[in-house]
Amino acid sequence: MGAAERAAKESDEWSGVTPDAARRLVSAAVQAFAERGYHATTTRDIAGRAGMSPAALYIHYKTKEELLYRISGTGHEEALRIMGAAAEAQGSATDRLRDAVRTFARWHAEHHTTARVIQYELQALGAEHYAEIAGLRRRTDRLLRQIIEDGAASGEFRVDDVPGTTLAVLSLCVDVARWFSADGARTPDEVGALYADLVLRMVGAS
Amino acid sequence: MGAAERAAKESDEWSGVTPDAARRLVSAAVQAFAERGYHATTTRDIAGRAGMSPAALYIHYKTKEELLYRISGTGHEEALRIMGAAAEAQGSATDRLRDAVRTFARWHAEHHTTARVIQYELQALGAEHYAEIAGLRRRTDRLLRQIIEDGAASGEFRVDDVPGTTLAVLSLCVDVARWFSADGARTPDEVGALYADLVLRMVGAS
DNA sequence: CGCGCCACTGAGCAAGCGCTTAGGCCCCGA
DNA sequence: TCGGGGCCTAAGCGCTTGCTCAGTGGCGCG
Repeated sequence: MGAAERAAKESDEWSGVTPDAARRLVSAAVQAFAERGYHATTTRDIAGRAGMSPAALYIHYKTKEELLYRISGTGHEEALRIMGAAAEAQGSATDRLRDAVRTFARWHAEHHTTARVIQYELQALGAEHYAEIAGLRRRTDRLLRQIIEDGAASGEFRVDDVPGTTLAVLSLCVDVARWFSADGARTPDEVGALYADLVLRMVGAS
Repeated sequence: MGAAERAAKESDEWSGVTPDAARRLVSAAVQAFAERGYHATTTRDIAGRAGMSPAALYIHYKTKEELLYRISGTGHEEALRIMGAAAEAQGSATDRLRDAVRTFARWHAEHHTTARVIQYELQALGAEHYAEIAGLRRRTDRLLRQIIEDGAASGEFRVDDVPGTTLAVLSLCVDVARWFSADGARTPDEVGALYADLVLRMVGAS
């Protein structure tokens, strides 16, 4: 996949953002932040990738940090939505956990560029913005823990340490964003399937 | 643990570095890189933490990047050593895998400050330095994969995808550095024990 | 047609960056 | 006693950074 296609895919992901120039800017920022990290990315670089002068950035966003905040917010809301959909579905704890891990891990592979930014650049956010995002993450964590608790209570799972296992499962899925490469051997679907299988074993589901 | 104690513990970790000023500088750099990230850390900040003027840094290290390179090199060599000790021990694949995961995860918890730097700031290294470190990581990966392959071959483990499972186990252990906090509920020993248990389940060891 | 609006640019500012340089202190061997 | 090298500082250089501002082109509306 070339740079142009990558940019196009990235742009689709942010189709809700208007006007067009603002969307091109978030999309460019996500790519730049993921490649070099927030602090190593310059506003000139972001504007350049979006095909504009550095000054144009400030018509759509107040600061560079606001860009990161918007990206983090949208990304974590999406992650929470995915986890919520699996958690609130009908079915056994085993079914719900399989679905949760499969979709959550797959999302982190498919959108690994965005995921890398929202999971590994959080520290660059301002204090209040960070606190807000931390709230979203806590809600995601609670949803997953509830599934595991349900399975433990019903006897479907054998887990000694529910919070610890929850943490490990979440950590496993999130870290997909760090190592996943679109050029690698695995597709996002395959990662989701593998991880769902591994996690069901971790909780002792038969 | 206060800042002073943290600094003291950090300093012990680098006791092999001489002279004293050079050691204080690596130690200060590790703390600063872990807290803010490589690019957000200034040479003035590092020198300040080590109790010297900014110019003193350049007597002991040619550039700021050399500091990161030294930290990454030492850290990854230590990680490789730990994995090697477990891999080359006598005993069943189950015993070796348990030991490998326990010590590897525990190290990432105990030295989470250093580990965070060496695992999440790699992209800031220059190209040749990065390639050198990548070699160390590949050797660590191979050692772990060999244990899992041995267990699969002997029938101790049931694994469908050896490279995928290896990747997941390594990812799980490494990510400890991201979430572990010394003020948190878990000790490094507890993390090691929990993770060893979870991983043995992942590979289907009875 | 002409007027106001607004996305956008070129030029540039103040601050902070990594790093250098000139010079001083102090210890050690002769 | 004194010269020299190792370790350190104060000052600052050249550059880049995030961000600003006056001005411009073009589009919609009366």
